[in-house]
Amino acid sequence: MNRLPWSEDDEELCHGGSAPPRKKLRLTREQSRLLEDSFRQNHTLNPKQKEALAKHLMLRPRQIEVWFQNRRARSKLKQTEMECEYLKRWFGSLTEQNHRLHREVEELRAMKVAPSTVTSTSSLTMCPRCERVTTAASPSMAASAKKALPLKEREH
DNA sequence: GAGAACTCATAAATTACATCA
DNA sequence: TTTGATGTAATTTATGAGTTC
Repeated sequence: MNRLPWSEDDEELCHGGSAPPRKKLRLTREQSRLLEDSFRQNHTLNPKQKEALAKHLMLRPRQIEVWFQNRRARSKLKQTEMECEYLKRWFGSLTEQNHRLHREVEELRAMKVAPSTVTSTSSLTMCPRCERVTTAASPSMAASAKKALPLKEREH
């Protein structure tokens, strides 16, 4: 299978001399697959599990431990990247929404300046919860705002 | 009970090697 | 063949929790 060319005992023998060059093991596909399976079940191992896995994969327990440490780090990094992407998209949609609202404010101001063009009251609706008056002409905005917010913040 | 000293486990940061385009 | 980029195994360092005295 796939073991380091020297054992821990070898390293002890080397004391006094120069340390052996750090050799890097490449895990086989099968070893990686089993480690991934194990990681999916549990992100940490107890000593017994570690020992068993090491025996099964013909690796040292320390190598299993290191693999799990690195795997947790990779997993966390990926999670952070995903969250970052999500926040970027959210920020983008909020910016877009903000622009639309600014435009609408400008339109409403323009209407105020020219009262003859004011929307008839029948086209205005009032939100029963926040008691704000909105035009019925902009339901899409409400929908897009809803889309942009995460679930727990959609509560109006 | 409070706290210093120690051990152990884990995360985070870094290094170094293998592989590939 | 060389080289730079990339992935990742391995090492080092920092930190927190638990235990003992």
